[in-house]
Amino acid sequence: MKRPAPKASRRAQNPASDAGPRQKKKDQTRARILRVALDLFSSRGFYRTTTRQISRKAGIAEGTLFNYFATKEDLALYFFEQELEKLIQWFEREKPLRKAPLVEKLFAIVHRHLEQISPFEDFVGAVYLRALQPASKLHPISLDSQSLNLRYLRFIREVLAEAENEGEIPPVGDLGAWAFALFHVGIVSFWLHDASPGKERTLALLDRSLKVARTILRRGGDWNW
Amino acid sequence: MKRPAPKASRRAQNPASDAGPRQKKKDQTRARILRVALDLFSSRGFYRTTTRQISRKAGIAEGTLFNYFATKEDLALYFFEQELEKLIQWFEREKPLRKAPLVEKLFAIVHRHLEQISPFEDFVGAVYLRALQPASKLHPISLDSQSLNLRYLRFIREVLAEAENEGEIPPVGDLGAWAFALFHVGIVSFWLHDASPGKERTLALLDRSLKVARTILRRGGDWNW
DNA sequence: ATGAAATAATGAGCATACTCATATTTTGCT
DNA sequence: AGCAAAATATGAGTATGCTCATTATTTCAT
Repeated sequence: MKRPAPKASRRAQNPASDAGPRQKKKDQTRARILRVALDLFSSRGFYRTTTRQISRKAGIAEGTLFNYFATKEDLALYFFEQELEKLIQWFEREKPLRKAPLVEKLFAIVHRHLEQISPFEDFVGAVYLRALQPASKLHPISLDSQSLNLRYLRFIREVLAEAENEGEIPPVGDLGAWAFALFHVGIVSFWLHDASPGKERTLALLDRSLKVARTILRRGGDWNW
Repeated sequence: MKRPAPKASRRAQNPASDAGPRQKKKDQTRARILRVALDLFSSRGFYRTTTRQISRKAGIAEGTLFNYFATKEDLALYFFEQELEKLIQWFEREKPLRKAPLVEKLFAIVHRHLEQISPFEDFVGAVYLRALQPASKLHPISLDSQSLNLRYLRFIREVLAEAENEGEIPPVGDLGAWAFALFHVGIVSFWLHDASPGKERTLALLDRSLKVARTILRRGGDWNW
């Protein structure tokens, strides 16, 4: 159904120079498309942005767009990839957090994520939750090693593993990471609906949920996860 | 964006007879569309079924279809309404379950649900998980009182409340119901990906998860949910 | 430099969900 | 029955995501 977007098919004869002029131009075009698309998505919303508008504003033909991205949805996915990357990098830079209890870390991650995506609320609403659909590259339990979610799951796994190793929590393993991912999606979903000023209800929910998690996780002992 | 599907607009002058010949015909057409659509969805999948095919097989014009259902997705939603209704009715009929511990009830509900929808796996994969999207009538925290989810949430709430009243679990309230709904969606999502024979991995996950839930819920005490 | 081969860009065209002005049927009243 | 109004059905038309045969550009060996 989908044509794979062609990627970095550099010639075998020229492995030395990492970016020939052709590749460079392609990279520029790709970046331009991405920029324009995100612009339109966040100002007009995902559904009301047409691929024609995107290609027009990016100065390319309609067909060219699909040489770079297989589907309109794919285009949106790159946005989330970027955001995830930012999130992870932020976390690794945030030294004070490293010493905090696990639950604080998790709260901070979700909170930061919401802050990051909040300028794009409409757009997120339209696309993000496709994450749970089987076909989506965003799916949390997708086995596709290229997938965005694997990246997310590994990240969370590591955060959890650290807490496990220090005996802060019982071993929760992959299932724990998966559960948290699901929780995270749930919070985003709630956030999208939250009409309270400053999204305070979401923050309250987040707070309460993590209190519950703290209670649950505090007990040592084997749980048979 | 969506035109509301016209509904039961019987004449004020004729409130006595509950189903005039006209209404009856409409009901029949509606039912026929639903039957044909479900048929096609489950045999050819959601995306590969066109609205033209549906209207053709139902013996109506293409436009007529949209007099009855505002969108193709809407058409699919009716399926889930039916399934939910079946699920609830099944539960209320299942006397032995009423005395079982809460966790067993919850396991049974999810398990039964999976059994029910399993003939329609492809179709479910394409549509069901839109539940989490804000615009969807299926959304768990939709405030639309007509919504399917409210029905589901009320159902779960009641099951939980019963256990609360008997002191089996601490008070978990709406948040508890919401959490379970999210869990349920997560399981369905997992199930859709599960390629193991007889979906045994899903069953194992379900089992483990509910064991964890049992451990967590067993402790009395105030939790500050 | 030159020609051929590889790569990329193009836009007319397609499929399909959905709209809407018009035509048809039904209803209620006399 | 006969008429006007209301309800319903119709299908040509529209918008848009995406395809693909064709054209244009770049690369590389000679």
